[in-house]
Amino acid sequence: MLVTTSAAPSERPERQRDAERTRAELLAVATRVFAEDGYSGARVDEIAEQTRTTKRMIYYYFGGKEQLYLSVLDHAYRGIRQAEQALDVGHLDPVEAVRRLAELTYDHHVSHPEFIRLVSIENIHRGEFIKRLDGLRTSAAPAVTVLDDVLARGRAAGEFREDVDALDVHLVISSYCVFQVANRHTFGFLFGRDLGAPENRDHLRTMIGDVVVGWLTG
Amino acid sequence: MLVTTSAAPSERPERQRDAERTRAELLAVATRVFAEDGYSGARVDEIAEQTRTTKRMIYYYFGGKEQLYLSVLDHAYRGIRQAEQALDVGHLDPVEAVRRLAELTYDHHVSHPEFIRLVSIENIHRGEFIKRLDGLRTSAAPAVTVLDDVLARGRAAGEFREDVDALDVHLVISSYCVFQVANRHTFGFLFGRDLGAPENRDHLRTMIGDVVVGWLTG
DNA sequence: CGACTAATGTACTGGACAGTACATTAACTT
DNA sequence: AAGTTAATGTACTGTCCAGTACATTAGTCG
Repeated sequence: MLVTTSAAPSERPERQRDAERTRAELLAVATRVFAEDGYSGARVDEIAEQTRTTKRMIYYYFGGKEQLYLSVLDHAYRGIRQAEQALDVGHLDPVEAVRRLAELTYDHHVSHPEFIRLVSIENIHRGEFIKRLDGLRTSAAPAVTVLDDVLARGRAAGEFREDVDALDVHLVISSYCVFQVANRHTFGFLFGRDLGAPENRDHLRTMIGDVVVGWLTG
Repeated sequence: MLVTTSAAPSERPERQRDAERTRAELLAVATRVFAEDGYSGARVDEIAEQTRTTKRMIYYYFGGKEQLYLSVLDHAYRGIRQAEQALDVGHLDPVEAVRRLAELTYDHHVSHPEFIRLVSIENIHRGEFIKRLDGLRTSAAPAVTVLDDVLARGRAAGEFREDVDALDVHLVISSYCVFQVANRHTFGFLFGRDLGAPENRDHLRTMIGDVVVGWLTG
């Protein structure tokens, strides 16, 4: 018997050692744990425990807790950028396009709470880590580019007010959608409305569309 | 000589020991440090260092780090509630009243970043601490009560849409204003617009007014 | 096969940090 | 003035935790 473990031999023979997989697994688990507990709250030992490897590997592949967190941040933001590039509202008329963008952003945020938590955590730390990720700064967020196009069309058609730019709209939409996830707990406790409850989704999604359209066409 | 220290005798003789002052000082410093570093990041020793007393007193007056943090949260929220009660827009017509409320909220948030940081921190912890402060839940936020009145007037005058309640409006305004402060760092880094810069204040303040009025009257 | 290196595991260390034991002093009471 | 208690200070402890020294094994290449 050459194969000792797996019953179903894969194309490449089952490896007991796989640098890429170990690295990727550490990154995935670290993302979860950092999002869960924050930077100070996260424990290197806890991250290691949830993988099939040991703490030693964090230092081998990343260098330390801090560099691991930096990798997590970088990876998370790149993932979001990629998702944003899939946004396509070119076929809709401007008013419907901004409504759709707002609603898609809402859905996207609601389904990626882990990312929002990382953003919050990073802001608690005054962005001291993200500022070191030069790679993220260079490329503007795709979401803003898309908005820019829609706004230009809307203004040209005389449907939108003129004193609002893409970043303004992005700010309003982001604020709303991030808040849904980031402040769910205090808001829910203080006002008795659970922003995460499925039965509130439709109302909350429609609302941001109404807000943006009402504002731009007001 | 009966008075050993002070040169200027006050009405009540200068006390070397003053429970109230010690407690208050600890609370004030703790508020700053917790807001600065988060719950896990804050150090009991650091808090004590910044007062004229010692760590020992934290345990004497509050019981421990956790109870100190609870007191900080409670105190901060009560302060905000009190500030909200000063809101008075009864003399304005509904449209101007909501605009004013939105802009006042903006100013208030921008000038209380420490509070916003505490809220963010609490949400990172999934509200596990604030949920234990029963006293906060009971009284609804004054801001919502005020909004409720203005909306009623606006709907009666046929100026506002009917499908929006006070909490909806509060959510939209809060989202925007909290985001300004809470996500300043990542937003500024990623999009190159500093939400905290004084030269952006007027634009950002006006914008939330426009958003809410446009939405409600759309 | 044997040598070499990349990858992994184990067991430990040094410092940080929340919390405490114990002593002491200031103010109040009678 | 003496006794009592509230308030405060000092010095310590036990634990947690990021990081590391050192050993070992798996895969690769000649």
